[in-house]
Amino acid sequence: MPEGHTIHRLARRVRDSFRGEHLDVTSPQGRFASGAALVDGRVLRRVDAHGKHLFLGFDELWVHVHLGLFGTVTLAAAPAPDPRPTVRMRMVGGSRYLDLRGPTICEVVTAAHKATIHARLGSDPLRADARPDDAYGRIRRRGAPIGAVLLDQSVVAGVGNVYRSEVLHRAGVSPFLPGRLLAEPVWAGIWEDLTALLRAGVRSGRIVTTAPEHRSRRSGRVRRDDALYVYGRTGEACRRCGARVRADDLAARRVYWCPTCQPE
DNA sequence: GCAAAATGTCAAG
DNA sequence: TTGACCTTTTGCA
Repeated sequence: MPEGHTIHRLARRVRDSFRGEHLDVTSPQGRFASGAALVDGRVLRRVDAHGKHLFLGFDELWVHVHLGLFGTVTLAAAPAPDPRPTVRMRMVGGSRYLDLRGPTICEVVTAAHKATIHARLGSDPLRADARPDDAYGRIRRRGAPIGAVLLDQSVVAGVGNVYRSEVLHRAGVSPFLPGRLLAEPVWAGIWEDLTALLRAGVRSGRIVTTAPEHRSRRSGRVRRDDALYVYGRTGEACRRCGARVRADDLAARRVYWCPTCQPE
């Protein structure tokens, strides 16, 4: 279940598994049959990720994937088992296979089309070309609350519903603070924190935002119910101050926050 | 057996 | 702001 860290981690795994190989590409489900035929048998040359978008480069053609809310990828050792009927795309290389199920987007695009996708995406903290000052400009010009702007992929690419609540809690900033009132040094801190959290997510494959002193057990593998400060914890005690965690709708999603640590 | 929810996004009204 | 779409898992009859 994907925010930006999932996609960048996936990009790395796909690169390690398949780059330079001829791939057999099919669509057991059928909905990607014509796209699969365009790249079937070609060599995977490059893999690119921007926010929650993944691009697999076969010379001049790219397979563009967006997992949406439900998409999943299985990437494992060959031989591949009989595919489930919902497998939109299967790629098989020399030693590994990949199954993609439930994506919002799976399509073949040209390099020019790929460029237009990048153009409408904002700065991705996991990319070398990230521009935190550009993101800040957009935040300041926007009347919307910071908790809504953080989910806008044309401002910051890769942040999803978990990271938005968690990073704002860590910064002590209310999700309802209007973007134009967010001070520059505060934004700089949020950006830096977001970058570190996303990188940790790429490394571990999960979202962990709590400091050791805010967990029930301070060493060993972080337990699932210890990993987050506020996300999904409505009515439970804030890990930092003990106040009850609140949930509200913001930008059509639930946002979780602590009224004491993040005063309005 | 079915409804609801889940780390997402877009288009219609 | 709402509904539609993609799929799996969980919880309740």
